[in-house]
Amino acid sequence: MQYDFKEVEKKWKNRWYDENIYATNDDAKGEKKYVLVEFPYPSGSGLHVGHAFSFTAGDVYSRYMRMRGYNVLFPMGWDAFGLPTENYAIKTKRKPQEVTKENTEMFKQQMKDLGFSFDWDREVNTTDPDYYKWTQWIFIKLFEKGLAYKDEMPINWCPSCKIGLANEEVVDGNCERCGTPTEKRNISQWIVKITDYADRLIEGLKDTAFIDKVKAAQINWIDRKEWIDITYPIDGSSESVTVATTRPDTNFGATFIVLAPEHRLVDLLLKGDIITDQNIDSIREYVKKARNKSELDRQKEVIGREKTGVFTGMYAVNHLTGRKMPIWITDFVLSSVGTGAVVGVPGHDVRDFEFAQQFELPIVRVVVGKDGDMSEITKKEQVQEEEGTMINSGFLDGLDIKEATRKVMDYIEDKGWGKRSIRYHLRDWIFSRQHYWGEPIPMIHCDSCGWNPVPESDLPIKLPELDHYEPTDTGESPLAKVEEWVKTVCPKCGGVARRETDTMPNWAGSDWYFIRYLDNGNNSEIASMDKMKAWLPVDVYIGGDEHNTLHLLYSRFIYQFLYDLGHVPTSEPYYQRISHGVILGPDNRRMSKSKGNVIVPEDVTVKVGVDATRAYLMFIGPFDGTMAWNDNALMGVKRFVDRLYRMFITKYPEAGQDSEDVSRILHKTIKFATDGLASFQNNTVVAKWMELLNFLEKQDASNISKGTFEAFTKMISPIMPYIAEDLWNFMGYEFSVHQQSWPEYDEKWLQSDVVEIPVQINGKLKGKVEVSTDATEEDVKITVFANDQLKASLDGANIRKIIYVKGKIANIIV
RNA sequence: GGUCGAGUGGUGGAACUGGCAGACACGUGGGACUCAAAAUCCCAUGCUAGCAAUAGCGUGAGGGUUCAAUUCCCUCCUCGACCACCA
Repeated sequence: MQYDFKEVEKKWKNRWYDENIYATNDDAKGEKKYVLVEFPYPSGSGLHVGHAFSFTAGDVYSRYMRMRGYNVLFPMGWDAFGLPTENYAIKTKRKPQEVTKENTEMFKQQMKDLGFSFDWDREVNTTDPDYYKWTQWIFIKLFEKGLAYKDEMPINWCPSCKIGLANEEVVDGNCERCGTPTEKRNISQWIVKITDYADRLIEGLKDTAFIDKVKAAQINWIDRKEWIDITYPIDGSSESVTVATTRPDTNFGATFIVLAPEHRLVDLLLKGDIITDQNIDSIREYVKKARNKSELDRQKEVIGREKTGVFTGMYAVNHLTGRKMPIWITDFVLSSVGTGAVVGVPGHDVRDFEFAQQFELPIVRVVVGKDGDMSEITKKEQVQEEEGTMINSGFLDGLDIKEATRKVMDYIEDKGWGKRSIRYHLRDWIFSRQHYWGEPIPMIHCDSCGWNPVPESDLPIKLPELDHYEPTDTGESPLAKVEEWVKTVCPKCGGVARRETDTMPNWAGSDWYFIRYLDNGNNSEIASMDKMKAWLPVDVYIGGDEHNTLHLLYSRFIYQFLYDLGHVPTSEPYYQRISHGVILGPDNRRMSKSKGNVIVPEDVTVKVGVDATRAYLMFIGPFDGTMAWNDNALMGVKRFVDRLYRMFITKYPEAGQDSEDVSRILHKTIKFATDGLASFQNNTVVAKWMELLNFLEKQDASNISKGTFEAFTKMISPIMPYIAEDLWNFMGYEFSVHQQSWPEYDEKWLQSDVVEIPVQINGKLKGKVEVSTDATEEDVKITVFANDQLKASLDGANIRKIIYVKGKIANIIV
């Protein structure tokens, strides 16, 4: 009898949801387990195989944990604001609200088809006004605590489309839509001060069990360093220049200073407030060209690119050496890093070296590496960050670089030439987007009172439904055109005022969604404290590496902020973070429509069934690996499902008593699955089930008990929910296998009285002997000599030593 | 350039805490069933030599520690992911 997956899937799918067997009760007994998978952006192209992969893993883990007696929360929702929907709506002249509704319904159906055991009663949608009311509320709290401010910041600007672009819309410095190189434009934007939490975000990692690479990614992204800002007088002027450096130990090797084109001194120079004997026009021309380059352009092909620059005619005096250092302007210095001015140490920095060579500036060596090599400096060997010894550096000579850094910092501060400061690579968070399809920023501007938040009682500030969503040619949000929406009254003085027309970035709604699952209908709080105390923190958070720095960091920041205000119960939102891998196309390249190598989950399930698809996804490789899709291997898993079904149908009716061999392999497999499913090693768990099936297929039905069939069915149910349910029903048990408890293994079947151990002679495998589990070395020796083959190998040899590792191996040294 | 990770058969990948390398699957070869094909089932399958028993070699390269190394240490090579003129 052939396994008809279509019939079986149809039979059980609706019953699971009709009877709502996956709903989570807050008060159910059992320890809580909050399992979270990153909620998707519901695009028009439907569920991607990557979604299917990571959601299946979360589903398997949740189902397994439920069977283990945990009260599991496994929710799902929609991160539905965003540009693709907006662009699609513009193109098709439809409402984003409508498109979103369609897409989420499609996603939901596809998820149900794949058998995911989400508790749909807790569904959230970031575009739902009842949801974004609280996203807006969080913003107001940030503003009230001084963590949101308005400032002019450069944005990416497409001169052809005449719109502002998000960073995500700029691909290799070009506009994603039309391919035109982007420019920068200064626009007043809301900024959120995430840097105030930089240290907390590093500290808090100690209270989590994130995998090491995630912790490392966050720490490196924040990148806390001690700098020193040194102020140099400018020769023959009352002006001075302040540089920022983390390596003042190399200051004796400083031979020039370079300024970012946006630097304050450059402006003074161009205005004529500083007089120079250099050609001011050539300076003006260089600065203009450099400033017009986009940020992305300036960061492209960084190392080895020809350095450009222009001399200002000014000199700064190095306190330590008295050397007059020429001040240059160059585009490789970024105004947003440090003070926008760098002291050039060409002996020990690759970029400074390239610059010095380009413009024939002196190169002085002040550090030797551990090999003591003093040959001519090349790019390769000139950076010593870990260890090195100072030379040509006066009072620092002979010191290690770390020690020298400390000493010279103290010295410079004592002399009043400079001051230490802590700086981060992490920047404040640009929170404004000049687009329609996002949460309106709930702020009101009044000419006399400035910026004030919308009163909480007025939340949510709903997105007005428009006929046109096109971004405007002024770089303003399309909302700016909706006069009747923009015009409002000042919450402070009651006078005429205008709403903020920018919307929030995508991250805003996804920062805190896991909180809303706990209490998605709550109208007076983000969620009730009781419910949060019952469920938080999230126990396991499954997501992609691309979110390790942005989403995960923003989310932790917002949560820590809410904790400080007493709105959430724990200091960290997520306990464990697991990275899922990537599934490549059959051609071993990343899936993309243009390459035509996209695998659509729906096509696969139609061909082989949901269970085979899920089992294949779990079998394809290690959970965090990069794996290529393989249709042949998929068919292998389908064969496994078919064989499993056939074995049950033919053998179960004749079931008898377990033979010892059957008991042994069954309990070993249960133990393996018990450990494997708990640690996301699903690929090896599926392999063990295959072994078990291969073994049972060869057994007479009378040697297999009904209990074994039952345990096998329960065991596979997390990965293969449909066939498990059907076999459960076939065996005459009551609905549903998914409400059964996990099978127990019996220790006694894991050990045996006798064990076959390999025998090595001088470390080389020569044979095997069977000994009792608690055999002594002497017993083993006797057994070995009773074995003809081994006896022959040892013939005439002088035994020097026998190493016997109990139950593992014997090694005879001759 | 930085950070993290990975190199194992023809392929994807197993191997607990140093203890039989290659589980499981794919692919390939052979066979059964069939008029034939598909499907299914059975056998073989790391490489080299040999009819065979067997022997030698084998986890990116080289060295080391150990009775024993895919696993630990040192040097080097290659690949991947993320980040990047961050001073």
